[in-house]
Amino acid sequence: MLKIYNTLTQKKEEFKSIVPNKIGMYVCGMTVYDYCHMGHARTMVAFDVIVRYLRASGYEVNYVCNITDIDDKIIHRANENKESFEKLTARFIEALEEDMRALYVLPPSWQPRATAHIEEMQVIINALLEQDIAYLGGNGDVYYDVSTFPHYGALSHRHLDQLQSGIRVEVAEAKRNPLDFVLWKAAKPAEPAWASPWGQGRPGWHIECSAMSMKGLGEHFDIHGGGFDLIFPHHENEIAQSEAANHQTFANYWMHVGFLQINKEKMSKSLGNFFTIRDVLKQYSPEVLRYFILTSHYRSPLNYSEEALENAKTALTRLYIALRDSDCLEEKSEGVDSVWQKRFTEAMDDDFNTSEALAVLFDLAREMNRINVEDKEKASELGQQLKALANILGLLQQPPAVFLKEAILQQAGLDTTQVESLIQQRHEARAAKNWALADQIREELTRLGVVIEDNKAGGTRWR
RNA sequence: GGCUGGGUAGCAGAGUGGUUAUGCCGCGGCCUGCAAAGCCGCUUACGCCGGUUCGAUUCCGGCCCCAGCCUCCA
Repeated sequence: MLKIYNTLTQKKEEFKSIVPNKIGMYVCGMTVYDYCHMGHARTMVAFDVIVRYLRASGYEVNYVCNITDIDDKIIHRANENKESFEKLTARFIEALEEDMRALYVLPPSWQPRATAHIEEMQVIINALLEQDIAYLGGNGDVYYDVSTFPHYGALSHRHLDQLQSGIRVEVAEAKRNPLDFVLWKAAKPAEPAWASPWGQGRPGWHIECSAMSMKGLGEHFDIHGGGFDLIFPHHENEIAQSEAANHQTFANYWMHVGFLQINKEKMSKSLGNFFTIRDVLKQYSPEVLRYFILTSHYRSPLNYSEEALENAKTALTRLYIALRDSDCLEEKSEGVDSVWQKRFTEAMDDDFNTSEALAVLFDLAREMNRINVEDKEKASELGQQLKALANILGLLQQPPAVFLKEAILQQAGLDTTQVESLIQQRHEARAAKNWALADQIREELTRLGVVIEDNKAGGTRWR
């Protein structure tokens, strides 16, 4: 039985979908004015694994993840660069997709962009205005009147009065209440703008997610997710808008991914302490990043460090080494009822406990290594199970040789033949019992980053 | 100040009212010409103070500390 922690109720709840065997899921994606950093990677990988697991559990998942391609930061950055905002966002959308592909993040079922749904947003704003839930500020902006929504603060577990006292921003005079948020922003001269009943302008941030989730998933859907920092005010505002407009519950389960930290601080653009995905990929293979992200539970903070990535690399290597001896070439996925499968499922059913699930993979790998000598066939069978389970996490899908060797060759600027020729020389030295020479060659290989493993039969392999 | 999370062995990171997490590192053994890989075994835990209990790291209360949110942020 699948349990999901719901931010709204602050409890793990048994998951029940609105329509049997189908899930509608919305995740707030990126604002595209810069390259994605590792924090973004964490969120996207986390939800990717969640979707993969839900699908593996038999659900048909309609996964919508938006792209915010118009907002203040985009306009600002485009101005800085002296380019159009369209050009800017097109470039970073491409980069985003490249990064996601690299990390084996499966594309969402639908990836809507804000600028393509201005009309849908206006429809909602209009409905809110008609009900006097929204109002026109004197400056041409349209605001949402937070005081009209009785459940405001339910998701972030705050009350309106608490929020008021905590206000530390200058209040826009056009607002009735400092907590009111903008639905439609009047355009300043030379800003990108769309026509509307309230004049030229652009949508506020929150309204886009209401409009696009409604379009893709309907007025009421199963799961809504995002990073922890979106709980307030973004998701709170989405709920207020959507429920006021549709007169019904917006999303049933609210899921939030914890922060990636660096030196115990949140990694973020505002703090300037971030690493972009592409930077990190220069040093570590995408699968290592993915593994690193999955070592901790999605709701816990995860500390980024070089050491942690090195650790991830070694750990993944262990799994691939277990796999390299078994010819687990596809097929034979009948081991469905195995104890491994059961343990894995139990772990994932418990609010997607990936660290526990990884522990199962390691136990499985050990078992493989143990029986590999005496029962190769059985070991291969286990290998298939290992691969199949790992696939749900988006891991271990490369041929072991590729994972184990490619990075080394690239880093050393070598090709296979060069390595093999050295190994052949060492082989000859060993055959002549010239250990000194053999060791000297091995040292040279070590210097290149190549690890040598001799086996009993007299063969040698490397990684 | 209010509201969320969290404090587990050298590090990372799960979990549990009494019995092995897991990975990395370290130590011993097997294997090896020596290594590496693998296997077997071992060492180092549950922030502090009370309470409940036959028994608490696990439940309850208090305290201390850390992170996050209350402004844009995944």
